[in-house]
Amino acid sequence: MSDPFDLGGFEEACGPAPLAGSARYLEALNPDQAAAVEALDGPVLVLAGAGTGKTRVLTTRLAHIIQTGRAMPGETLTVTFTNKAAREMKARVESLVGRSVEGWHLGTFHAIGARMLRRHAELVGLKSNFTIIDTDDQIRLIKQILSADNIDEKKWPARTLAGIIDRWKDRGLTPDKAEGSVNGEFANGRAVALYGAYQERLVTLNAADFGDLLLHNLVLFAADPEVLRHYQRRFKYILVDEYQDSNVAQYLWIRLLAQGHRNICCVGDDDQSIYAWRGAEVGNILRFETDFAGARVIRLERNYRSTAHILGAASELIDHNEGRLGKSLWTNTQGGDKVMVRGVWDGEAEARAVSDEIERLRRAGHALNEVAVLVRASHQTRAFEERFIQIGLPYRVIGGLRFYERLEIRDAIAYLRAIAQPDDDLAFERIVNKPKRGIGAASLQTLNLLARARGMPLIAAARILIESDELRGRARAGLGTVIDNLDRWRSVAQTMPLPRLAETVLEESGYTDMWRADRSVEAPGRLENLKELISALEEFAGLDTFLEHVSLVMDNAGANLDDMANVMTLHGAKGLEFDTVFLPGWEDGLFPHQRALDEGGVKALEEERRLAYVGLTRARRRAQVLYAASRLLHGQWVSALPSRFVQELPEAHVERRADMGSYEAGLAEPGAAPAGAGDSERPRIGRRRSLWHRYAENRTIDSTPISVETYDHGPGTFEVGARVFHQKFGYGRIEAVSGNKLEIAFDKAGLKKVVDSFVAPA
DNA sequence: AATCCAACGATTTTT
DNA sequence: TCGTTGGATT
Repeated sequence: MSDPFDLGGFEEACGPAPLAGSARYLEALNPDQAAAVEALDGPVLVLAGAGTGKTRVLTTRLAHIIQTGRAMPGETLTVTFTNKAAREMKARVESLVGRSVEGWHLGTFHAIGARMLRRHAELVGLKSNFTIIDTDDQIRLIKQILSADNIDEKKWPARTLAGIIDRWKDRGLTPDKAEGSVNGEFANGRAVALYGAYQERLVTLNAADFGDLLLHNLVLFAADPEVLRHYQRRFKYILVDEYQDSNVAQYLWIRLLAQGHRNICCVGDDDQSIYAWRGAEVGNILRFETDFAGARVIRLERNYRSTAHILGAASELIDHNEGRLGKSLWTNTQGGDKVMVRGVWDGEAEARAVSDEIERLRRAGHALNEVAVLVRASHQTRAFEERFIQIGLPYRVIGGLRFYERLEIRDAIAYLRAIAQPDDDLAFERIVNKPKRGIGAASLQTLNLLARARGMPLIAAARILIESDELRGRARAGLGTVIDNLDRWRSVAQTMPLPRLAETVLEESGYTDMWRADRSVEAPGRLENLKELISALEEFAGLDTFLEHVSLVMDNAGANLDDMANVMTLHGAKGLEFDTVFLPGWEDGLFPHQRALDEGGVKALEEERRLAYVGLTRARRRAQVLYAASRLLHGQWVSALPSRFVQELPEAHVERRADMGSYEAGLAEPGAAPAGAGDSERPRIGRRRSLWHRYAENRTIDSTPISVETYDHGPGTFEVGARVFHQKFGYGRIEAVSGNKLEIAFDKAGLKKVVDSFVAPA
């Protein structure tokens, strides 16, 4: 490699494009969109409301940069969050510029981060062929770390630590910097040390988790400023999609890279920020103008998607949030129905109401593809599935387990990983006793001990172990077979076509036989999936290419074109649109979700409201909000109040309707028996005061605006010893601080744990 | 080493 | 109430 920083030789092919005065693609834009496309110099924030043509602006801008000859494709960097978004953008840019974008720096944060990291891996102690581990591997690794430290996993679950570490990485904190951060509770303050141990272990394994793909970039930029300078020089134009979803690490990464030419364009919508719980920082977008001096902010407010009623309802709802950048969406779309808001008796009635309405639309000639049911929590899909199956309505559930996440697919991939990388211990551990070969916990422990003592990978240690007489009987024979098999497969891996290799491996290992012998209902499906995997392998040039694909592109590209109604979570619906949208379960405690309220306070409530906003703005022509008076929750019937979001919808744009037996019907005739369907089997409601009412009592909550500083990871505003006031518990003194949770000794109510946003300094 | 039962706990999810 | 998970059992 002559140029160690070369990202691939594509630029020579692309000379400056002819400056055709007729930039036809610009004519298709409205004035704001055109401004966003043409403001090429300096930092630009495009605040793009729902349905205002965000992707069009981003893709046109990229095309414009190339067509005007301002930069060559290799001098631009375009990042998205999902592979789907990246694919879509690639397709649209290709159609705009009329040539392939192959080799451009257009992809997800993770894919581009991984690519850069592979080039400079040695700077962070990795080899360039490092393995990217998934969440499964991550948890197993953390379990090992915990047990090595004799930490009780019952008390301190690996998942929790994984979450803590992920959040640290999201914030760009390496173990040495995480020190000052508050997470003292976990394993009695050992979280940071465990994080350090985990990172060390990853390096030994020559592996990186998803967070590392960016974090390591930050580390290596600091370690070798020359590398950073190289990229800063290279990227003349940087474009970022869905900026409101970026976390601190991504923000730092982008900002560092943009410091060269300062031509950065971020597109996003603070009102659609719904991923704070996984590390996204709305603050990044709120703070853009101060972060990037001289930034220009362009608002896209003309909505091309929804009717005025839908837009009016959504706008009014989101207006209840504080600390927004603020946009006022408008549309020229005429007509349309008001948003229907409907109270029903219970979940079953809700599913029935929705399915009746869908059938009515279908009879009127509407396509089912244009109908979506958007739920808050995935378990809500069940009631709809049951109802749709019952009446024979074709539907699909979007989300759920994806192809590469299935157990059998992961096992198969683990086999391939163990072949491609002899030091991939995690993959080896996964397959060593699958199918059963008599290698149990005891044998594995011996193996691990030896590997650790000699500082070698498990496979190498296994070779030694077989020669010794430490293992006996089935375990020894089984281990021998695995090693022999792996050696043999590895020797043919380079020459054999990928599908044949996979087939051979799965047959010879006995893995397919294992499922053939399995009498459970899932087994045939799993065999099907394995076949599908083998045929999918045709597309890949080699094992390494394939493995990189699996670890970074874990989605199902295959679109199902059949006409079916869509059922998915609100989160899953972001970026999509449908003619008709149903929004069930708008009840306090379910949506906004009780847990969000309990753990996140006002901030979380506002995120829930943004989720509601996202839901409503998915609809083009029709939207229907539903809420039930009673829900079966964890096997118990509880009565439910309509969500506060229901009340926040403006009368001018909604039409309210309460079925018999719904919450309002109960209000009208106290004690009157609802005359709805199934009178005889009406569920009995246990305690009148359900769990969900807890929050309802707390209507007057402190609504501190989201401050720009809130995500600086300095110590919080609350310190031990401070006097505070809480709406419900009165005055008290802070005893302990852990993240946003405070332990407060209240004068009247005693010692309680509460979330900081419910508390004000006294 | 594989199978069985009790205890737990139960948003949102991409890479 | 139900599904998962980890410990105890054989």
